[in-house]
Amino acid sequence: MPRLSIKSKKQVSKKASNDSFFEEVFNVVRKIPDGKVTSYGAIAEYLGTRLSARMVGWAMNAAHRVHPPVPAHRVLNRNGMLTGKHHFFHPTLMQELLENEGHEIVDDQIVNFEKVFWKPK
DNA sequence: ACCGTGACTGGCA
DNA sequence: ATGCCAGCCACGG
Repeated sequence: MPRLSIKSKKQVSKKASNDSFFEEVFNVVRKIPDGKVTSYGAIAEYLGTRLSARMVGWAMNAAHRVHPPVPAHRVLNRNGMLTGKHHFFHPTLMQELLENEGHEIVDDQIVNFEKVFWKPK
């Protein structure tokens, strides 16, 4: 049978450890100050898994369905590029959100990345 | 259980 | 500068 419309209730099927990792990622992203951005690697490093920035991206993949909301648009790659734009409702939404927070984006890359970079600590 | 994939990153050719 | 490769680890088929 086809999967029912929306996943009714699935949250106890994951291990606590996994949830902790995702939760920590979300928690850090939610701490990003308004008008600031960070990178997947910075978050991974903060969590102690510097070489696992991919897991941060994986967590972001599920960020849209968690509560409270996670400002995933403030997470860019190491170059300040909006690599995750295609995972938003609209490919331009990520850029619009950043511009709305005072940033300037040129060719999918944020301007003055170093000056608006925020590192968790 | 194995394999491919991914919103990444650093290193080396 | 550009591009490929390996390491990371969770998930779906």
